[in-house]
Amino acid sequence: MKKDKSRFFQDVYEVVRLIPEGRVTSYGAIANYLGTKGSARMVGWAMNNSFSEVDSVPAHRVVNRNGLLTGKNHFATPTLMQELLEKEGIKVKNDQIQHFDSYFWDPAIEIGF
DNA sequence: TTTTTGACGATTC
DNA sequence: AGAATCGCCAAAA
Repeated sequence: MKKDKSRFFQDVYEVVRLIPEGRVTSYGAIANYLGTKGSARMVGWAMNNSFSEVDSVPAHRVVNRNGLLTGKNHFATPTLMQELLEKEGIKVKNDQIQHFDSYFWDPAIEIGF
């Protein structure tokens, strides 16, 4: 294979793309799944680059560990993220996901293998 | 190559 | 309990 250098971003895109609808995860959870739990911020950075990716990365399903739509400001519109989440059946109140713990989708657990 | 940043997280004050 | 600060890590300038 050729491109095996910075697969970090690619890995992030892949994991985020695997997030089922109606489910959300946190940056730290993804980073943890990648093995670099300390690089939760990098996941967010990858999201920023995700807009340049050809693949549509459902970044709206990725929120911080508090279930807060911290990255909404980086979307086309700061309301787009909440709109998408609500469209998938996720209740968002004041940029805060309701029942976040119930919607939480951890790749390390759901995928695990 | 060095410095800065950055959509987080946990800890400390 | 809320706010501020430090720590991690990797990419972009």
